[in-house]
Amino acid sequence: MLPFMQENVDEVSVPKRKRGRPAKSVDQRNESARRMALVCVAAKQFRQRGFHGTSTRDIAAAAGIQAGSLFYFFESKEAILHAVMRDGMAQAAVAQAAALEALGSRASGVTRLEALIRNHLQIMVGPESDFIPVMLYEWRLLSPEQRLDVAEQKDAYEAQWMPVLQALYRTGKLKARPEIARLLIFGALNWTAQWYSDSGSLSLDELTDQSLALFIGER
Amino acid sequence: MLPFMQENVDEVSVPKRKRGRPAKSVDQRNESARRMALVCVAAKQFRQRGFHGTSTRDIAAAAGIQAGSLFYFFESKEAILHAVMRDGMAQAAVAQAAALEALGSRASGVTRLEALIRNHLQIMVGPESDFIPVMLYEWRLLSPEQRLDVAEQKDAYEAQWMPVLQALYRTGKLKARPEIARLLIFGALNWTAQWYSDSGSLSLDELTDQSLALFIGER
DNA sequence: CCTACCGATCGGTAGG
DNA sequence: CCTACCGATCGGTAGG
Repeated sequence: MLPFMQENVDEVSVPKRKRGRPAKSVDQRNESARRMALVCVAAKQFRQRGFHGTSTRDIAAAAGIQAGSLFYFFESKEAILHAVMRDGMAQAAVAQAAALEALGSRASGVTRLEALIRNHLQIMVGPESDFIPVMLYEWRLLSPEQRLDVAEQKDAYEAQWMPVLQALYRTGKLKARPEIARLLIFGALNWTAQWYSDSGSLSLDELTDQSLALFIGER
Repeated sequence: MLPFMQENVDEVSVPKRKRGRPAKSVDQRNESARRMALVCVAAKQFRQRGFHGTSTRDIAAAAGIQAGSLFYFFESKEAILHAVMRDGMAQAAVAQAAALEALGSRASGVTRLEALIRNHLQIMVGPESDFIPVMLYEWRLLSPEQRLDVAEQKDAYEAQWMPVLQALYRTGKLKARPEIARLLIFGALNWTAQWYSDSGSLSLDELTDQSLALFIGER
């Protein structure tokens, strides 16, 4: 799974193009692709050893470039972390929207919650799940401005759960108040990054079922 | 709440005493008390800014000693982290045992779970709650030997939950399998360190009630 | 416990 | 993108 193409003008300043030219030059495409690859490499390392446990030299070496060259693409180490979180959240938002849309409008509340849980677990512990765990566990290392920026994406992502939880609360299947339930449920799911391993005997589907059983007593 | 007196012979080597002498000399008492205070100071800083975000100079300054003096008490920065986790877990184990014993032997499964949840939340977000969050969130920074050591305490603490969860599962109040339920519930509770604030309108009792409602639909 | 200090590492930059 | 390098910080130590 690749991070999004989404430009982040704050972090790499691209020279202004003249009007009338094509949208992106070959150079810009290559640069953008290279940058994406670097973000992926960084995400994996940050996930494995943490932000502070990963040096910019580590990232450069894993990407096959010289240590100083990283700063041609990113203005600082924090900017790399920010990019990992931005790209991860953008991707998570798309996956979640797709998961909900795939259900159609007549799906039950339980089915919707199940889809949200499965999708979130996939993001947390599935293959290619480096970005969001990094975001969740290295959150406080962002600058205030960066944090505000990512918080916007995160809030939008979490807000999608509220109508589902509210509906389940109204029908009595969810017994905890939706706002607190959301926080507790996200905690339970986010914590899976600490203990779930693909090699274990527990499949993602089983974990989804057990989560549903715990939270609303069904499935 | 003070960390435990528990000696950690691995970390500060105290000269062997001659037989027949009193258990601890005045010097050793003072040294031990000073060491405990340092662990408290370190716990607070690790909690606030993380292990890597806290320098040994920060800890020394907050404790009112010179930077190098820390290494008279601890052999390394990691040893301080280890001590925070050891002391925190020892304290948590005592608090949990007391919470269960206070119930007596005729308490219901729901009541027992409620007591466990309230106690754990207290440890996570109550006043003086620096130790366990540090343990949970800086876990991987320990050396393999240190990690094994703390894991022993942690496993014993978590094991106390199993009979309670199993009983609730048998009576049908808990719908998820006990082992997975334990992991998910701990996740939900451990995550409160990320969002709960004393200043908010949600009391610890309310949070306990809502957690119970979410997990077993009661209270 | 303090003073004085060291070696290593690290993020980041200049110039090409 | 690379080469070559800098300044700061940091964990830790020797000697008292």
